[in-house]
Amino acid sequence: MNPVEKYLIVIGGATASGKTGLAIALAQHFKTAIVSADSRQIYQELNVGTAKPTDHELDSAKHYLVGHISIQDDYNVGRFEQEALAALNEIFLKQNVAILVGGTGLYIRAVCEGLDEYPTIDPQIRLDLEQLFATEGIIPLQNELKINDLNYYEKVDLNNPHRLIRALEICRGTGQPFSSFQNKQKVSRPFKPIYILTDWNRIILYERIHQRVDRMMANGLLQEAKQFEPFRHLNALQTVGYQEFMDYFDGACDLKTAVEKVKQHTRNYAKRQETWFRKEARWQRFHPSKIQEIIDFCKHIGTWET
RNA sequence: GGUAUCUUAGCUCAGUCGGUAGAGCAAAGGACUGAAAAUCCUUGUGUCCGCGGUUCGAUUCCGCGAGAUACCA
Repeated sequence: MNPVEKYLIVIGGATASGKTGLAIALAQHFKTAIVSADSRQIYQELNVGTAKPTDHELDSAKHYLVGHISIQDDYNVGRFEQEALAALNEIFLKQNVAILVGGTGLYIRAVCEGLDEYPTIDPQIRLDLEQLFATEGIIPLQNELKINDLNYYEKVDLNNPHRLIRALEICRGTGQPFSSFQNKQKVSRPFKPIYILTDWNRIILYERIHQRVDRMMANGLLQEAKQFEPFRHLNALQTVGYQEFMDYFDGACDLKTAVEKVKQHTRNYAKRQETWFRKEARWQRFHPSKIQEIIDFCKHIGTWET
């Protein structure tokens, strides 16, 4: 007898598009658990500004990878991939279907398709590269990459310091070209993904964003941001909804301007998310209120027993 | 009411010694395999406030009108 097929319902979509509520509704219907794929809701200390699920929502369905990391910890996609797969293994021990929900396209891709494997690199190497970039600019990074990985040099955004530093830390740390680690064998996953995208008209989505930011302010976003002023340089705080208030605390702008900036940057972020999901043809678009349609669609694709 | 200055891209403004114009921001589109709510790339025709005048030619000079700001009454 064949092992029962496992399915992963993947819910993607822009920020403020109703993913959380949809995920909980589906989790309750299928009596299963949720794994979050959100690069900011992983942080324990960040609440209001990341629209983290409320305690009530967290009680409504079992959640994995929400608030399990401190803003002081180092975190990255590789670690997320491992943790998410471990969580899914645990869920699939008892269930035939699980839910992955989040707006971080890269994280979703890591779980469903896997990333190439790279060796662990001494963190000092990245610090050195950041120092080099800070003092001498991007040209030395470009030159070093040209010498060590011409292949990647020819296709990477040469003005993008993050990309160059990542590639160079691999080159320096391993003595081999960054691109030599890429495009290894496709991984196989012990589940089939069902891709659901929360779909909104852009104008309406922007309006929802504005309302949600106003609600965040009413719920104490300013006070939350104030707490993190000493930690403003941490990666976890390079987040829409926090950085904008640092200017306000510095006296560089008034509060109204800071809130407008939060709205604007959230819109920009939503647009980038849409760009990411748009190019992936596999997503089935639904209005998130059409729960029954979505359930029917999942059941049509999957043939599991609940 | 008087005087002065201003009126150019969605916004803030630059500029054309008269040959129909350009930055920043916004916006839109895109890239993105360990920082990803990050990071990076591309895209600017707009009655140059309106109407007349001078001129081969006016957004640019002149006159009138409208609006804005400041000061004086």
